[in-house]
Amino acid sequence: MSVFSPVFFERPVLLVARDLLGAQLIRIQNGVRLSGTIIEAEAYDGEQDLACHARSGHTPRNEVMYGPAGHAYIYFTYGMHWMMNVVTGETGYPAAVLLRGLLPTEGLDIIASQRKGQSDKLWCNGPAKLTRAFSIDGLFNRADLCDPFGDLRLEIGAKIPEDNVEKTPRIGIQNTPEPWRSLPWRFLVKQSGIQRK
DNA sequence: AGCACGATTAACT
DNA sequence: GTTAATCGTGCTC
Repeated sequence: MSVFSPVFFERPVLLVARDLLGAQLIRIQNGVRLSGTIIEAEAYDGEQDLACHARSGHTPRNEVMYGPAGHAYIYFTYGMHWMMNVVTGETGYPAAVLLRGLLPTEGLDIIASQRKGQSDKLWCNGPAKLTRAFSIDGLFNRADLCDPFGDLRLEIGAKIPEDNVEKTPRIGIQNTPEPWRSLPWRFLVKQSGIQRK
């Protein structure tokens, strides 16, 4: 498969989040190719979105969100977890897609070893689980996900028809005020065979 | 300088 | 259902 053009990511974050369903996340780890199909993603849209890390303006942590689309925004939270996002929209406008769920397709033995003791259904069904399974951390912050030779990149995958896309409010933002807390900005592939929780 | 909390997970009652 | 783990970030004093 081939990587996306940056133009794909320069569109509004809601469109990119929906269209990333079915795409492939690729991680080359010690020369081994790991991959998975994106089956869950959330949109975070600008400084006015009070659930978005850009809600308090430009800071050192969220700086990459203001940069060019198609790059990785990876941050550390809860003292132990890494989360991976894809920067979208025009340069200067802070928006990103949080990757929340994958269906692993290549490198299953390596993924299993990095998710020790867990059933295959639980390998990548959470934002911090998939970064652990794919060995993704802050070193990949700012990585160009459109680089066909990058060790972390996105590749075009199956198109998911509209009737197979589920939309719900975003997860883990219970302290965010309305209307943002309830906006249906979480996108999932129905019948992916992966349990949600 | 201090503090509350976080786009979570796994283990435990 | 509840809670510990564990620390960077942003806000208040």
